[in-house]
Amino acid sequence: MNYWLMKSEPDTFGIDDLAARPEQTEPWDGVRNYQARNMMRDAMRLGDRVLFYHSNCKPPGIVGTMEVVREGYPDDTAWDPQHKYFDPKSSPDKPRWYRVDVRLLERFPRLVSLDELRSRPELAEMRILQRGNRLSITPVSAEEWQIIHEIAAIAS
DNA sequence: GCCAACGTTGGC
DNA sequence: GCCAACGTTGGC
Repeated sequence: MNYWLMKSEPDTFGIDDLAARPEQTEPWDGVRNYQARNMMRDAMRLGDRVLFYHSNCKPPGIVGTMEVVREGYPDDTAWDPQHKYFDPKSSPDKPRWYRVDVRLLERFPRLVSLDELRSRPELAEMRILQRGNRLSITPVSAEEWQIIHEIAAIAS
Protein backbone atom coordinates (compact mmCIF):
# COMPACT_ATOMS: atom_id res chain seq x y z
CA MET A 1 0.00 0.00 0.00
CA ASN A 2 1.16 3.51 -0.82
CA TYR A 3 0.60 6.74 1.06
CA TRP A 4 0.04 10.20 -0.38
CA LEU A 5 -0.77 13.75 0.57
CA MET A 6 -3.21 15.83 -1.45
CA LYS A 7 -3.81 19.54 -1.03
CA SER A 8 -7.05 21.40 -1.44
CA GLU A 9 -8.17 24.86 -0.52
CA PRO A 10 -11.03 24.55 1.97
CA ASP A 11 -12.77 27.55 0.35
CA THR A 12 -12.94 25.51 -2.85
CA PHE A 13 -13.26 21.96 -1.55
CA GLY A 14 -12.54 21.07 2.05
CA ILE A 15 -13.00 18.01 4.22
CA ASP A 16 -16.49 19.21 5.19
CA ASP A 17 -17.44 19.17 1.53
CA LEU A 18 -16.12 15.65 1.16
CA ALA A 19 -18.02 14.52 4.26
CA ALA A 20 -21.24 15.89 2.76
CA ARG A 21 -20.90 14.02 -0.55
CA PRO A 22 -22.88 10.85 -1.27
CA GLU A 23 -20.83 7.95 0.11
CA GLN A 24 -18.33 10.62 1.15
CA THR A 25 -16.72 10.06 -2.22
CA GLU A 26 -15.48 12.61 -4.76
CA PRO A 27 -13.53 12.71 -8.03
CA TRP A 28 -10.30 14.63 -7.43
CA ASP A 29 -10.48 16.71 -10.60
CA GLY A 30 -8.95 19.97 -11.72
CA VAL A 31 -5.33 18.92 -11.28
CA ARG A 32 -3.42 20.66 -14.08
CA ASN A 33 0.16 19.82 -13.30
CA TYR A 34 2.03 17.05 -15.10
CA GLN A 35 3.88 15.61 -12.11
CA ALA A 36 0.68 15.35 -10.10
CA ARG A 37 -1.14 13.98 -13.15
CA ASN A 38 1.44 11.25 -13.57
CA MET A 39 1.04 10.15 -9.98
CA MET A 40 -2.73 9.83 -10.32
CA ARG A 41 -2.50 8.13 -13.70
CA ASP A 42 0.43 5.79 -13.07
CA ALA A 43 1.10 5.31 -9.38
CA MET A 44 -2.00 5.65 -7.21
CA ARG A 45 -3.69 2.33 -6.57
CA LEU A 46 -7.00 1.17 -5.14
CA GLY A 47 -6.82 1.23 -1.37
CA ASP A 48 -3.91 3.66 -1.20
CA ARG A 49 -4.21 6.05 1.73
CA VAL A 50 -4.18 9.83 1.38
CA LEU A 51 -3.65 12.67 3.84
CA PHE A 52 -6.09 15.51 3.24
CA TYR A 53 -4.24 18.83 3.52
CA HIS A 54 -5.96 22.21 3.70
CA SER A 55 -3.90 24.85 1.91
CA ASN A 56 -4.15 28.60 1.48
CA CYS A 57 -6.04 29.01 4.73
CA LYS A 58 -5.39 29.79 8.37
CA PRO A 59 -3.86 27.65 9.66
CA PRO A 60 -2.81 25.28 6.88
CA GLY A 61 -2.49 21.63 7.85
CA ILE A 62 -3.71 18.04 7.67
CA VAL A 63 -7.34 17.52 8.61
CA GLY A 64 -7.99 13.84 7.91
CA THR A 65 -7.46 10.88 5.65
CA MET A 66 -8.95 9.41 2.50
CA GLU A 67 -8.79 6.20 0.51
CA VAL A 68 -8.40 5.80 -3.24
CA VAL A 69 -11.59 4.08 -4.44
CA ARG A 70 -11.04 4.48 -8.18
CA GLU A 71 -7.72 4.48 -9.99
CA GLY A 72 -6.68 7.09 -12.55
CA TYR A 73 -9.12 7.86 -15.36
CA PRO A 74 -9.54 10.88 -17.68
CA ASP A 75 -10.66 14.15 -16.12
CA ASP A 76 -13.58 15.14 -18.33
CA THR A 77 -13.91 18.59 -16.80
CA ALA A 78 -11.07 19.49 -19.19
CA TRP A 79 -13.40 18.92 -22.17
CA ASP A 80 -16.20 21.23 -21.08
CA PRO A 81 -15.73 24.78 -22.42
CA GLN A 82 -18.02 26.12 -19.67
CA HIS A 83 -16.00 24.52 -16.92
CA LYS A 84 -13.37 26.43 -15.01
CA TYR A 85 -10.96 23.53 -15.49
CA PHE A 86 -11.44 23.53 -19.29
CA ASP A 87 -8.31 22.83 -21.33
CA PRO A 88 -8.74 22.99 -25.12
CA LYS A 89 -5.70 20.77 -25.57
CA SER A 90 -7.40 17.84 -23.87
CA SER A 91 -9.99 15.71 -25.68
CA PRO A 92 -11.77 12.37 -25.20
CA ASP A 93 -9.48 10.93 -27.89
CA LYS A 94 -6.35 12.26 -26.25
CA PRO A 95 -7.05 13.01 -22.62
CA ARG A 96 -4.36 15.16 -21.14
CA TRP A 97 -5.56 15.21 -17.51
CA TYR A 98 -6.49 12.46 -15.11
CA ARG A 99 -8.14 12.12 -11.74
CA VAL A 100 -8.80 9.51 -9.09
CA ASP A 101 -11.83 9.06 -6.84
CA VAL A 102 -11.30 9.32 -3.11
CA ARG A 103 -13.48 8.47 -0.13
CA LEU A 104 -13.25 9.97 3.33
CA LEU A 105 -11.69 7.61 5.84
CA GLU A 106 -11.42 9.69 8.99
CA ARG A 107 -11.48 13.26 10.17
CA PHE A 108 -8.71 13.90 12.63
CA PRO A 109 -9.87 14.94 16.10
CA ARG A 110 -7.91 18.13 15.45
CA LEU A 111 -5.94 19.79 12.68
CA VAL A 112 -2.25 18.89 12.47
CA SER A 113 -0.81 22.24 11.47
CA LEU A 114 2.01 22.95 9.09
CA ASP A 115 3.89 24.43 12.06
CA GLU A 116 3.61 21.14 13.94
CA LEU A 117 4.82 19.19 10.93
CA ARG A 118 7.85 21.47 10.73
CA SER A 119 8.58 21.00 14.43
CA ARG A 120 9.14 17.23 14.01
CA PRO A 121 12.64 16.26 12.87
CA GLU A 122 11.31 12.86 11.72
CA LEU A 123 9.12 14.63 9.18
CA ALA A 124 11.80 16.94 7.80
CA GLU A 125 11.98 15.01 4.52
CA MET A 126 8.32 15.51 3.68
CA ARG A 127 7.91 17.13 0.31
CA ILE A 128 5.28 19.50 1.66
CA LEU A 129 7.89 21.00 3.98
CA GLN A 130 10.50 21.64 1.33
CA ARG A 131 11.13 25.20 0.33
CA GLY A 132 9.16 26.32 -2.67
CA ASN A 133 7.17 23.12 -2.95
CA ARG A 134 3.92 23.65 -4.80
CA LEU A 135 3.08 20.14 -5.92
CA SER A 136 -0.50 19.35 -4.95
CA ILE A 137 0.02 15.58 -4.72
CA THR A 138 3.08 14.12 -3.02
CA PRO A 139 4.13 10.67 -1.79
CA VAL A 140 4.35 10.07 1.95
CA SER A 141 6.27 7.27 3.69
CA ALA A 142 4.65 4.71 5.99
CA GLU A 143 6.68 6.15 8.87
CA GLU A 144 5.47 9.68 8.17
CA TRP A 145 1.90 8.41 7.95
CA GLN A 146 2.26 6.76 11.35
CA ILE A 147 3.84 9.78 13.03
CA ILE A 148 1.16 12.13 11.73
CA HIS A 149 -1.52 9.87 13.18
CA GLU A 150 0.23 9.90 16.52
CA ILE A 151 0.34 13.69 16.49
CA ALA A 152 -3.35 13.88 15.61
CA ALA A 153 -4.24 11.58 18.51
CA ILE A 154 -2.66 13.76 21.20
CA ALA A 155 -4.30 16.97 22.34
CA SER A 156 -2.73 20.18 21.15
C1' DG B 1 -1.85 41.78 -0.52
C1' DC B 2 3.11 40.59 -0.94
C1' DC B 3 6.36 37.95 -3.03
C1' DA B 4 9.51 33.79 -3.62
C1' DA B 5 9.52 29.73 -6.07
C1' DC B 6 8.43 27.28 -9.77
C1' DG B 7 5.90 25.78 -14.15
C1' DT B 8 4.47 27.06 -18.75
C1' DT B 9 4.50 29.60 -22.96
C1' DG B 10 6.19 31.22 -27.13
C1' DG B 11 9.47 34.04 -29.92
C1' DC B 12 13.68 33.38 -31.83
C1' DG C 1 16.26 24.07 -27.62
C1' DC C 2 17.11 28.44 -25.12
C1' DC C 3 15.32 31.60 -22.08
C1' DA C 4 12.61 35.86 -20.88
C1' DA C 5 8.11 36.87 -19.72
C1' DC C 6 4.26 35.64 -17.56
C1' DG C 7 0.97 33.04 -14.53
C1' DT C 8 0.09 30.35 -10.39
C1' DT C 9 0.72 28.64 -5.80
C1' DG C 10 0.52 29.25 -1.15
C1' DG C 11 2.80 30.69 3.20
C1' DC C 12 3.26 34.74 5.54
